Amino acid sequence: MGRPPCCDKSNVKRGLWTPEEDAKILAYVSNHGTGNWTLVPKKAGLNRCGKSCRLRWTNYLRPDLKHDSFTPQEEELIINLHGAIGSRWSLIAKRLPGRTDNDVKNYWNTKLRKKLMKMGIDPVTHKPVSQVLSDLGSISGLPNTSNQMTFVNKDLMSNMLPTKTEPSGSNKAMMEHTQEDQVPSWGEHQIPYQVINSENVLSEVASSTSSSSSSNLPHLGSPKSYSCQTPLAHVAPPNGSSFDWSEFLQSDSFVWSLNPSGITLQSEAEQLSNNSKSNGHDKQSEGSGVVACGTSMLYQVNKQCEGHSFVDGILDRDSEIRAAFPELLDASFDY
DNA sequence: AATATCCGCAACCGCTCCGAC
DNA sequence: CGTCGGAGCGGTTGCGGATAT
Repeated sequence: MGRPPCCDKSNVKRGLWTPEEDAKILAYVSNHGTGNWTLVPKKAGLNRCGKSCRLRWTNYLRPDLKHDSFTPQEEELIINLHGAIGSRWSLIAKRLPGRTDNDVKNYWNTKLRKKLMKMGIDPVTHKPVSQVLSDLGSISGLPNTSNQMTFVNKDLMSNMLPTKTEPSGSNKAMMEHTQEDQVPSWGEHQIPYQVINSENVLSEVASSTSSSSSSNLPHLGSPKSYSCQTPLAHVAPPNGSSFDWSEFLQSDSFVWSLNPSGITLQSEAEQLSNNSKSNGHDKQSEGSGVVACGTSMLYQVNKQCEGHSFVDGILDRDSEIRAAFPELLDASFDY
């Protein structure tokens, strides 16, 4: 049989930690280190679950943690990483010394997500809202139209819906646009985006990663996932078959690209290769793990490039889409 | 001044993976 | 082989302070 329960959950204290409890944890860890957390409450004289002690230590008491506000550099890095790998907060936090996954997650949910939405960028896909809407329209031929609603994430939907504080006419129009019987047809102006099967791309990443577990992959089958176009980036393994997310993210060897299918990570070698052959032709999928791009316009947004941030790249692209298809993407979205 | 609402953050919940039993 | 705990993770909740009405 298995082990006995670690604690009696009905008899342990829950809720906010007191300074006295914090002091006991700190004293215990300084003397014994972080070993078996189930023993910590008993040895430290705390009426808490070991798991709760571990969380308190890792998220708050660890001496290497920063408790000041996020810097603009950290903010940009979070946005970039979230665009590439989604809500893998622990991986993102590893790129931010002194920050925990909980810190990053809270900062994203309370600040960055809203900031992106105000800028007209869908915080899940990291695409301009206008492009997400065009994607929504371009799949209007799907048999089950009710499924189309799953393509619009809840943030975007809530942003579209008229609210008490933002009863704008455009919001109302956008909401009407999402009604299933009003999904527009783009006709001859179908934006030439090539839909990439995210499951295939990410499966390639997974299959090339011997150490990765399934928990490191996006939950594509979950209700909040997108069933066709990926909410995540289309990721190309930088160096062939051997690839590890953690090592990759902790290196500075990747370059961000924004293309009309989303955000792409490319190795510098691939970027150079693509630049050498970028003569206005589409980039189709070239071998395993290489990301397809269905247009001649490829935006290379180097994260170290001065004066042209990741967000600027998205906004530039949005402006071009609006300029190219004014009748489709004007402010009213009136079909 | 009182109440309602918003917001940020700490903590909890529930899940998965892995290894111990 | 099945059950369970430890550890880690992402999602969600609830509290308390700030702000608006």
